[in-house]
Amino acid sequence: MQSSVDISNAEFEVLDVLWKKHPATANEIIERLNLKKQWHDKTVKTLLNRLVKKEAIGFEKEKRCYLYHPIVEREAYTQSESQSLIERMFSGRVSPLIAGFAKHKNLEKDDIDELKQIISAWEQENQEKEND
Amino acid sequence: MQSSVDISNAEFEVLDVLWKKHPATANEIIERLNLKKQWHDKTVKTLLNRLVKKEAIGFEKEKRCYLYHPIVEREAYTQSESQSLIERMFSGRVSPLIAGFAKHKNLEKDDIDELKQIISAWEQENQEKEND
DNA sequence: TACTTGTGATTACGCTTGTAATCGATTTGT
DNA sequence: ACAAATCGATTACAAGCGTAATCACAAGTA
Repeated sequence: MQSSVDISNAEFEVLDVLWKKHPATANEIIERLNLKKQWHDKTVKTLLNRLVKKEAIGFEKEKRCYLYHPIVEREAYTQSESQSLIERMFSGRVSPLIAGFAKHKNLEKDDIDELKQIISAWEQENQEKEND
Repeated sequence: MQSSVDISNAEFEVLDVLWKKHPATANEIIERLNLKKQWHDKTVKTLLNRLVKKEAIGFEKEKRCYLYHPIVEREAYTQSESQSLIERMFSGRVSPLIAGFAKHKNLEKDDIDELKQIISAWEQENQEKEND
């Protein structure tokens, strides 16, 4: 159920810096990306173009440069991606994933605390419905 | 850290039926896959070949047919995939993923129960000196 | 005005993927 | 023994991807 567009890994990186701060010119994006990846600016521009073509991002012309902005929302995208991974590998259940993390010692106290919080929020919301 | 091989989506489906029961001949695999996907048998054989080439699966010759078996383990693979997704989209933390699921009403009571179980197991294993 | 420079657009190219068809060897039916 | 059926191996081929280089045009500069 790929609601949004199909975005490649490299494209995702570009989108990601755009999500963090937008609108942004190609050069800003290139510069910010450069902190993590060493991509040629031509490469980044190709990726921007592809994202525009896929309508994952848009732009307005600011004189000579473009000001890019995301169209696809980060949360929608990450949600759909994680959903699809979890469906494919864990029959749609989240717990096996978490269990795997636990087993491989990739869970820290912070994670546990956050999970607890999510759980109690869920329970509260669930209870509210019943009380209603 | 892509520890194991790079396996494509289609290849994963093939591997998945093999993980469920192995060893298995190409025909068994094709037949079992056919329940979910309508792939041409030639297609499945191509995928089997690619998986062999990638050393994700192996085989022994049983007369005329091959008996395939997984080399990559399911858990190792799913672990590495989910790890990498969570790293890319959630800075390596699992809770935002779960939070997303909660927000989109994709968490059910069963999941919550399982999560609780994982949490208490984790807590037990990581016995903290300050047990309240 | 003519030239250089900076921008996005277009083109490039080898690799992987999805999706098969064909080939060559071997087994099996007659 | 010879033809037919059946395997895995090889080849095919378009689309997407990673990674750029080149093109065409507008804007600033001499």
